[in-house]
Amino acid sequence: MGTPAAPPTSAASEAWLLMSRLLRENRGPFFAACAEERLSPPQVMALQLLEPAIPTPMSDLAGLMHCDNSNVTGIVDRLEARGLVTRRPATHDRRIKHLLVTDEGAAVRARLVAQLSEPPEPLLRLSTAEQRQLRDLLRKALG
Amino acid sequence: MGTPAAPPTSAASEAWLLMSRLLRENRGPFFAACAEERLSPPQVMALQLLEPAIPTPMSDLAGLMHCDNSNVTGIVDRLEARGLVTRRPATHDRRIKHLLVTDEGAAVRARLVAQLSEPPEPLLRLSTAEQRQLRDLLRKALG
DNA sequence: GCCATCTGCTTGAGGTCGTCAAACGTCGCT
DNA sequence: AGCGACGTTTGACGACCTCAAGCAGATGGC
Repeated sequence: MGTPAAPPTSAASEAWLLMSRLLRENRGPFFAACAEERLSPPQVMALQLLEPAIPTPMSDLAGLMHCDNSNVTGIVDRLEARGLVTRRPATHDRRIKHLLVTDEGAAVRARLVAQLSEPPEPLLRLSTAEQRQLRDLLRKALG
Repeated sequence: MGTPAAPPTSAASEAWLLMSRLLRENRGPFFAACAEERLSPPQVMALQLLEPAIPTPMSDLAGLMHCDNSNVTGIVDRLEARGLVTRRPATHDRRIKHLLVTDEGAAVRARLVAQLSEPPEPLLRLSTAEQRQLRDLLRKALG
């Protein structure tokens, strides 16, 4: 009996671990961007998840952030206190509070997205052909 | 003048954004693993970063976790209280505290790593050839 | 209409995270 | 020995996170 068919770690597993490592080792710019805008990481995450021009219920945001409803209340409180976001009761169901990104919020968000889309050094070590290949694989996976 | 040479978003930028999204949208298993072991996310992160059999100074761990030295003190306190980790002053410099993963800690860590290396559904949608391609690109980038 | 029930959000308690400033013990050097 | 630098810890304070409880608004049966 030689090597069994199942490898010790599949290519998908190893790819997943490598991606996790790549992200973990390159969170420096993320924290730097947070500090620059004087926002906490959860606040930045929330602002990033809120599409401007798309009113989003609190509970939807909670789902996206994998956390409790009551937790978003506090995070949104602080974003609202800074004038980056507003709450507006939905017209058809006034229990629901829609979150809206203000103009200032959209400006901050745009700066954040710009900074966070800056690829880290390991990706830049790939040739442009390889970068495209990587992008296409990810597009297909997430498609 | 036609389209300028610099594209609106480079392939590397888009790949980076897609990877970030893939990780953000697939943190469910991570939180599930934390809950299963009754550990907080930072505690899991720390335990995952500590290679068993490699004594690691507190400040090294702080660097890996992108956070303050005084913060890891508390996190390690809790891990130590659970018997997953121990502190031992380095022999040549007694200011330094080396962190050691206990046998029980190594067992918990092994379970965690096994769970966290499970690739998310989007990666499994790629063919095995594409998975290998993705893995090879990431290997090369992280070289 | 009226009430029970459910849902979405908020509040409060309790614990962890995260950062800063200050303190303590240890090291290296002169 | 004494001085400055370093690794860790402590304490204070705010933010995060979860749970349980509460509140207003919506829904369905009668």
